[in-house]
Amino acid sequence: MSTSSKGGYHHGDLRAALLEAAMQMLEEGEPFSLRAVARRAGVSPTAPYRHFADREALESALATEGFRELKARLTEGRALPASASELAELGVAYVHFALERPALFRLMFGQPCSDTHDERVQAASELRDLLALLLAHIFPEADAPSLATAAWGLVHGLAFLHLDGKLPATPRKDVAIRVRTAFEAILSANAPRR
Amino acid sequence: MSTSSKGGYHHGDLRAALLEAAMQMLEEGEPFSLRAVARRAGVSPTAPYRHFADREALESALATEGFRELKARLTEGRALPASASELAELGVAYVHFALERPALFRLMFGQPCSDTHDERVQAASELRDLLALLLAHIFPEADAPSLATAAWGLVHGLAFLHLDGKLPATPRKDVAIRVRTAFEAILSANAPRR
DNA sequence: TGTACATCAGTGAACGCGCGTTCACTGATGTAC
DNA sequence: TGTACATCAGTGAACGCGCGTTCACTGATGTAC
Repeated sequence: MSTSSKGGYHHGDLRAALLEAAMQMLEEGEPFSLRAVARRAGVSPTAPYRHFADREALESALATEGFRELKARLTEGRALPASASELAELGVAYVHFALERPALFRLMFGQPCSDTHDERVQAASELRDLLALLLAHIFPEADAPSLATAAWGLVHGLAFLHLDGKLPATPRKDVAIRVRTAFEAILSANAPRR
Repeated sequence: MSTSSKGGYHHGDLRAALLEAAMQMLEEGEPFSLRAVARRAGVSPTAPYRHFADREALESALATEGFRELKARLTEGRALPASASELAELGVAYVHFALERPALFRLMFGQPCSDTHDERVQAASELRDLLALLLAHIFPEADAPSLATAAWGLVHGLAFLHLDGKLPATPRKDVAIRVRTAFEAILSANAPRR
């Protein structure tokens, strides 16, 4: 225990325990509230205030963690993508992340970043930077930032449309196919001009 | 007044008045609740129950209305798009809709369609059908449904990323440019293969 | 090494809030004779 | 045309709920001498 800041406190490392409890609740689809998190962590309703200024602070910490995990998901155990189809697999991974952790994904993206320049904003823009880097690697000739925005938009939109059930229902396995197909379709849409 | 169902009731046409009040509140960024809507419509907190089974029913009616308006926005006063760049303009219109009516847009897409086959689901799938039709018109040779999914994903993702402030801040006017650029970038991304 | 003290993580009672929803009701409208 | 009645849109009081947050507190830990 107590991977983080200090050692053997009153209660171990409550900050980490709260984040973990909150993460679990998000994953289980439980409605999220400061009180509920405290309850699950086995601690009084006011204890979290020792570690988070308010509800929003906890939420931001979770979102930050989410961005880090998503970024890790897109990089760990992978070589840099070298082709459009490897890029599509990254898109699949992005959408899978959203579908596996819907509440976290909604929390990360569901509301405007508070304009205060906190670590949450930082984590989000690191994700963006990663995408730009990947795209520049595959399409060295292209306008990488624009392409990165487009690619992010594409996978992000597909993720949300799936999450919200706005596309015809599909068994989970076939989501990957749909994402790949969308990538292919859009990348070859100007074929007529060939 | 009383465009809808009946004529001169007790209170005119409360159903329509409630929807209108709710729509106004969404547009003003007010938090949305049955009670608040009733309050704004100048009616007791329980009056809405004459017209909507519960809070969710009102919400669904709003979402349905939203889908219809979005669809209208993409069709009215336009010829069918004939080129990729005209398609991009539709994308711009989609994103503008989201930015102009953020709360409505979030309400339309923010949560899973209840699996019950109601008019809300219907309205959403009509939007999807429209997109497929437009895409088939521009790219007759392509796999139109896949392309439509891809294009929807793209604009939907761009809309949400803007809405959530996940892209570098941009004056409203330049959003259109960014959307167009994204379209161009992704449609010509396979250029290296030329 | 032992005592006195400061720190500060966690407690527990309490606050005021707006919410969704129920219930029995009231009173205007429309209809049958 | 006039009366008796059914309908049903809207009322108003009340319910129980979980929430975020405050406050003065307690009691274990770490530190100075």
